[in-house]
Amino acid sequence: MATPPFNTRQRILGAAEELFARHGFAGASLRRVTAAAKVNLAAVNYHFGSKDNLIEEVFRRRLDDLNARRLDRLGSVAGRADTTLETVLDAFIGPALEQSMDRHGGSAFVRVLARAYAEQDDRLRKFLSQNYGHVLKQFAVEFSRLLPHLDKEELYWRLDIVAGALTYAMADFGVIKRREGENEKHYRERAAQHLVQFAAAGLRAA
Amino acid sequence: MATPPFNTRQRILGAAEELFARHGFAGASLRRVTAAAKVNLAAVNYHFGSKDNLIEEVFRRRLDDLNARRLDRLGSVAGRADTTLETVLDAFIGPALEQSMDRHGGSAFVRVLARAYAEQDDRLRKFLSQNYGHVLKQFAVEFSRLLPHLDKEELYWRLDIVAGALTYAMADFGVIKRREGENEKHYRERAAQHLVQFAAAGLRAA
DNA sequence: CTATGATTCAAACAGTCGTTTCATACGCGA
DNA sequence: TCGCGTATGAAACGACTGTTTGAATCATAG
Repeated sequence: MATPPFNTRQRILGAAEELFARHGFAGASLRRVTAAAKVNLAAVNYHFGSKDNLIEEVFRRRLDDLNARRLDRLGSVAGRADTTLETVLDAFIGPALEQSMDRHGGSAFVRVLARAYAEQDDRLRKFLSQNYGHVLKQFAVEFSRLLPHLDKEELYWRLDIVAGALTYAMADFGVIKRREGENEKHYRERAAQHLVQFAAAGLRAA
Repeated sequence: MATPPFNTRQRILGAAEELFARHGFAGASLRRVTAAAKVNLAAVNYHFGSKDNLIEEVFRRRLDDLNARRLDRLGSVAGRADTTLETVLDAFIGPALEQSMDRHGGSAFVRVLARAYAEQDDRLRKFLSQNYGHVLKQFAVEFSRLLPHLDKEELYWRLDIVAGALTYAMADFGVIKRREGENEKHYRERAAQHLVQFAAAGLRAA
């Protein structure tokens, strides 16, 4: 159990995350994942049991921490009189932004998340909904408080759109490319700022 | 060359569209596609040459028509004094909406489009950009005219977000589900209406 | 040291992948 | 009816898939 940051487990998870982002879950084979991680092919089934479990673990590793920090920041603003829409949106987007910029290439994970969105696979959907669905519900409660003019259905429509927009934008699939020489950090911060601004206006629309 | 609507070619394209939407490009094998289309396995390579070409053809079949109608509607409002943001957005979203509701299951195609967005594959990206990039450019010109307070970079940021939001929302990946007994047509129309409203407000944000 | 459990390794499993081959059946003008 | 290009069919190609096996190696406790 030595050298925790360069564990066989962690090396596999890191390589899987990167390759799942680039080629999708079906498109990234365990042979390519283990080769990238410089571990033996059998290590995946030894440590995770199956490819499906590996996929779930890729999500769990990031989402446990990510959603904990989201709820933490939400908790510190929820119900307060001076809380704005932008504050709540930032509580959701900010942690994702920070994670995407940490040392060990969390930037691939937001792209994996976008893949998950596109995935129609029932198993994966159920896993994500069962484990992290309560986070979205908590945010919905606060949004509902700040947007009393929207009925429940209308609110859910807009939150759905917001979720899609930020998933897509954070995963930088679009045409916007970082300018040469521009700091990756600055780029992502600006992306988040644009997102919050846009989403807040959309949510407020009459 | 008999029975054009139930051609072997068309049957393959229809089955491929449906299965690509559900399982992704790598996840849907030619054997499952040809089985669903009730044609021989070799028919794909006979009619399309390769799986990659089949994928491109799935896009071409829908996008040629879709983008032509988008540009047509854009042409009838571009440059006019009474044109609003909502009008232009509708020129983009409307045709996609109509196509998704036509008889022969065009509804799967919007989900395939969302898959393509998530795909990092260079070949597919280049194909889409080379063949349909000019459509987005034309719309950007008109948006630029209606949003003079935004500089070029700001505008592109927002259009990027809009593209993401509408792609995901139209593909109904989210949590919003059609109510039982509710007409699919009404559902999609309402989705488009919410989208236009949301996107317009986001684009207008100071 | 030896013993023991955890981990890594090369190799093989059966199954599926995209693609190719070649024989057969079809539609149709001569 | 013949012949010819178009299309479909069953079968096989080698490569690759996720998973399993059993032996080799490692770290550590006694």
